[in-house]
Amino acid sequence: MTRPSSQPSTRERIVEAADMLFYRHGFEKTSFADIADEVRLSRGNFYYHFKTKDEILAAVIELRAARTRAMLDTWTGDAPTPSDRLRCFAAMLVHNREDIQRYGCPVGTLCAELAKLKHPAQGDAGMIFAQFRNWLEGQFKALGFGDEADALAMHLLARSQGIAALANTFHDEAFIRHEVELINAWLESLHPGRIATPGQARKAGQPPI
Amino acid sequence: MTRPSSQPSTRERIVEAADMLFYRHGFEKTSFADIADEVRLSRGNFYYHFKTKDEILAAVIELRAARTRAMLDTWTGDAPTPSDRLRCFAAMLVHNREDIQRYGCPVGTLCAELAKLKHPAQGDAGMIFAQFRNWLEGQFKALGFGDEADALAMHLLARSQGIAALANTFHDEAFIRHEVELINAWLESLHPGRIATPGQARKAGQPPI
DNA sequence: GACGAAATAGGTCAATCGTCCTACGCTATA
DNA sequence: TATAGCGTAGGACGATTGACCTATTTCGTC
Repeated sequence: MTRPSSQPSTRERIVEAADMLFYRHGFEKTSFADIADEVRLSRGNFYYHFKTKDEILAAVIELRAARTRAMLDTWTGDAPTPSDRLRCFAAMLVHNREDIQRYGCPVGTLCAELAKLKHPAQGDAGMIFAQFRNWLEGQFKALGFGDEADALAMHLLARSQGIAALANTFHDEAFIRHEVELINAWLESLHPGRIATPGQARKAGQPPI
Repeated sequence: MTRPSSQPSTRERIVEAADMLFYRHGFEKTSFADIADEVRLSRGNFYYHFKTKDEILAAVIELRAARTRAMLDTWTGDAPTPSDRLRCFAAMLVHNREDIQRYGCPVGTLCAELAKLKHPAQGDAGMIFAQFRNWLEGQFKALGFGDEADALAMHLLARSQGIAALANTFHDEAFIRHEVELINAWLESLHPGRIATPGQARKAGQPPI
């Protein structure tokens, strides 16, 4: 905020390390000492930067939200058409395949953990999902899907989550690639209006969504 | 094992309570004291039944595996056709919608947590997924999908996982119902052989998988 | 060089964790 | 009744946790 320097501040380094450790080992499993060791800082010094662990979590969520925002903006800027942008979203699974196989989806696993902990920051973490959801909805709306845009966004989001979950369990890279191809094929087969008449569409052998 | 009685043994009660608490609060968050309170047993007495927490986890995984086996057998027995059986699988999401919204998928969330903990029982928990995977593959094989049966099984499994994950985050029951309808429509649109020619199939507007 | 704020180090605190031990009560069999 | 053994109760242990305090050092500004 008040630091235009190129060197990251201690606070930023803490949040960075916490972000990484929360992702790799989970929020609960990660202790102050773990982060301190990572940043090479004394444990006690944390109290100066963050009063509680929840404050660190809030900062991490904010960091992830900001990065998500930046990533979505990049996709919006770089990809010319909504279809291309949706493919960017799917390609993310292939691009991050290594980490996904090892640690799952950063957003999904965090939300799942916070839900079990009944953690107050549950909703904040869910907002990151909402960012994707809204952005995807925007792309589907741009493609001509009106009221169905949000359902399509949720469908795509859910498929990406399922892929991440199983890729994490089975450590199967080929599975990721195959499912992403299926998503791309599904996106290609999508056309506004067709879904409006599901009965007829299905009889004609069209995609069910 | 050596207890044909109708009354559940203390050990069974412990595993039962641990299963519930692991599901609702997670493995790591659940302490010996939590389980003891649930079973109304003294903390120290656990050492008699289970030497370590990992032993309880192993017992819980075995319990879930047995119940999964029983559920799959029931579906196999009750549903006359492979299509009906696959619909049983999808209907499970609607049937368990309350718990799924609150705590997510029991298998998926456990596997995700154990993966982050790098827990040795990771593979054992993954075997429960494998049970579903193999059973689903069997149904698709029975429908005439040869080499593609496993990919179809993984696809369906992934979709169910994604649905559970998002339903948990957004607490959206309508979303579950809608996605299950999509799965049923997708199953209905499936026909062996069509997938063999994806290019043509897609041009013809057929389902991408 | 002096001074005050920012930043860091080292350590304490109560609480809780998983683990482990010993003593007590119950029940069945001799 | 005496004995053996299973099951239970209660507590102690060492380690670790998040939280917190107080010196000390570093650094920008005058």
